[in-house]
Amino acid sequence: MSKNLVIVESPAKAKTIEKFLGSDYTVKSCFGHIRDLAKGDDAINVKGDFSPRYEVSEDKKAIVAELKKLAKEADMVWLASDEDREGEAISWHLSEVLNLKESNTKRIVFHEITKPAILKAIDNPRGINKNLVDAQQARRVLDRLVGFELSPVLWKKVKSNLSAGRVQSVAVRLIVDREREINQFTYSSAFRLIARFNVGGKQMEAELGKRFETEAEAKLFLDNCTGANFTIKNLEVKPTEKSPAPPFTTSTLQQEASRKMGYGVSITMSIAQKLYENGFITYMRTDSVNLSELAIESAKNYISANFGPQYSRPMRYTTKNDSAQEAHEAIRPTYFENVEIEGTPQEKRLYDLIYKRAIASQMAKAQIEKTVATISISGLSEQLVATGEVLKFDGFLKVYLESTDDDQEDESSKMLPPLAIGEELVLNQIQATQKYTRPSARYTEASLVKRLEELGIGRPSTYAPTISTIQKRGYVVKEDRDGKERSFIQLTLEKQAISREEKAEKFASEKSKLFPSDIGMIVTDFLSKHFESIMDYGFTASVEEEFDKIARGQLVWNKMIEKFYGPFHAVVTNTSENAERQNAERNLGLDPESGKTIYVKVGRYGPYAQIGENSDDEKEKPRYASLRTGQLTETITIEEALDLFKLPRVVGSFEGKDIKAAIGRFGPYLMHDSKFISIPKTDDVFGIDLVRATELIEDKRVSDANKLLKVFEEDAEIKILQGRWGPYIGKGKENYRLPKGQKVEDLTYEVVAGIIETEEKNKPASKKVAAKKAPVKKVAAKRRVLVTLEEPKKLAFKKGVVKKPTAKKK
DNA sequence: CAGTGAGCGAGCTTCCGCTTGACTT
Repeated sequence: MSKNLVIVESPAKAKTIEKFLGSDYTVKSCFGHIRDLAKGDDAINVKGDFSPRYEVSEDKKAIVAELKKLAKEADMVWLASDEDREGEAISWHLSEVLNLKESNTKRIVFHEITKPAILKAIDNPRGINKNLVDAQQARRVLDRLVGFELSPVLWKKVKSNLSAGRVQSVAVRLIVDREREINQFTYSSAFRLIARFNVGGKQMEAELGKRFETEAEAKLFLDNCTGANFTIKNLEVKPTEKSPAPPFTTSTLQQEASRKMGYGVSITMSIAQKLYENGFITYMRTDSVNLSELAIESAKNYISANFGPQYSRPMRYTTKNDSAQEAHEAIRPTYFENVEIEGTPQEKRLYDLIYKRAIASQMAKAQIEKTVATISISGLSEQLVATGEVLKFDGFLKVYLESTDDDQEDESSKMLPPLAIGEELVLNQIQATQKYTRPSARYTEASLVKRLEELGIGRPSTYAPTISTIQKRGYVVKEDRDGKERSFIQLTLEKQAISREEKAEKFASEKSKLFPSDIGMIVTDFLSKHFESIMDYGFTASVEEEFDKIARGQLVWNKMIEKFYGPFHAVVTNTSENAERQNAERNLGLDPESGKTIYVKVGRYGPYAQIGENSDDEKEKPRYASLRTGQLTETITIEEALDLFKLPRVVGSFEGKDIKAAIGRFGPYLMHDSKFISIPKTDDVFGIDLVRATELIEDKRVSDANKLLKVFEEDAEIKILQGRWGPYIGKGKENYRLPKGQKVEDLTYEVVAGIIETEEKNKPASKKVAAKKAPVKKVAAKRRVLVTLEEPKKLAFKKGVVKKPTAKKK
């Protein structure tokens, strides 16, 4: 039995460290926090000193028992959780739960998993920093109080099952505010002038320094250019440099993986987790750009050996963000010698990105020669400017170029042909193109993370979960949206003549962007109205300052909480008792057909439009139609609302049965003979005709036939079908997976029946587990919430629907 | 993959941060 027990947070870390320390040390992982506030509303003594009641989490009981046993046997227990607020608290909880004595407990910290760092840490132990622990307790208690007092107010005043919190509510607000900013944006346009010259057989572009607001001004300018001479008036050569970006943190990795590969933040994190577990990269949840001494040295050696010493530029980066706690290194490859790794294509790509970013960060700046040519126009004071760049030394660009969120066309990286001052240029054409201004871009998951990080809201371990929470609650949807068409004017001066063209362009099309839902807007408005301070973008930053004071011993944690909770709780009580329900009802105007008023509202089943008033008169019942995805009560127009009532419509009759066109949860569809056929994007639900509709029905029949791989005489219900993930068994409405390696051609009825039997046996068994085991139960509970959000009628409405008419008839 | 749109109503929901698995329709 070894004399020393070292406890770290992550099992992968434990494995590595054990190798450094030798046989006298057993290294174990506690898998993060082992205790948390008790589940219910009474975990904090809000009537007294705010003392928290902690419980060992259900899924941690086994590991806690094991650690207890090992701690008892060990001569010395080394608490080696991360050196930040949460890590310090983990050590404190461990010492409490494991009943550790001060005499045989030591607290050690390291910021990097390298042998020298670990050995140095062992040589410099300290005690647990109780002030830092208290700062964590304050953080934890504040978050619980905010979350568990605000959420019930929402249940009462908006809708059941909603949630609010210090982080998520502000994240939603960012998206709501941005959406409104975009909706209120007024487009303006100006004419941009580009001249194209022929210089020794090569084309060169130059732009006018200013833009013209009106077409008339642009036209006048072109008139004046007709027949003019264009001369190089000045040539300026400026050497410039471009520096590499620092190595990845969680947030910058998420941003780059999103921009370069289109990954959502949770995909990125789970791939990175795999890379970490396989020992390919350092820890992936970090806010630090720091690299270990060892890493910098090995990058230097690698770069010198493979690219040449002139490419090496050892560099120590420092984090600018105030909220960073820097418990870990930046994300980097564990060994720079591993240029490539084994793994899935996704793992390889993400590794490549991490590798290149890290190695580039230790490489020389790129040297660029920027040339600016000024071109004068005879008879005019305006000048044209052509810029070009020549890469003199590539430096870090040899391996990595960071991308930006801005997808505007890049004007740089163009080389200019050889030019001389006084040279007269041959004009091909000058084009004046109408360019529109653009509103701020909608957030992607990754750009929202970036903004949250700038505001100091959330932590590397919570960015991805927060983004999925606000989507799960239905506050926000991630979607693609088709752009709209608009026309723009282009004037071209060519061969001394000016032509005018009106062209069309698509704009405002979105891919994987975050849009607020009606409920997201309602909740944001409600919370902003009543809990302004918590919804303030600076709220987290200001409480963080207080937490820092607690950590420095300048403030007592429960005094801080008391000061916050008093006024906060008063507002909660007042709002809960007196505030009006928040809704988003709008009157859109009158229906031209019936003359009745059209409203949009948000009901139990989501946003809907209504024609006519609610009244007791059965004959005068209003008509209802749900809003489509992407439509908001705040912005829907009366025309769009009226369109909603045009569906479902009968397209015509085919094989003696009606074809109906409508829009369902998965988009536009046709219904024929009680079968669904989706209508592709290229067709229009409102306009689709009988010919096209029957064509779609017949296409669907062919693809359904292809989907059927095998049937059995013994049971007509059982079919072998081709699905998205390969062949599977279908029986009635139930689907069953094929065992791994099972070939379709080998499937006999007996084999299939056997598979179904074993699958059926497994199913109720897993449900039993779900009922007993807490962690599984949690998952099951979350799923249920999802269902209620999407299809609430199943839970709530059955009674009402049946009872209401009977009550009325009485 | 429908078209619903109350107010007596049962009882539930919820936070943020640390960590991995288990889980696939």
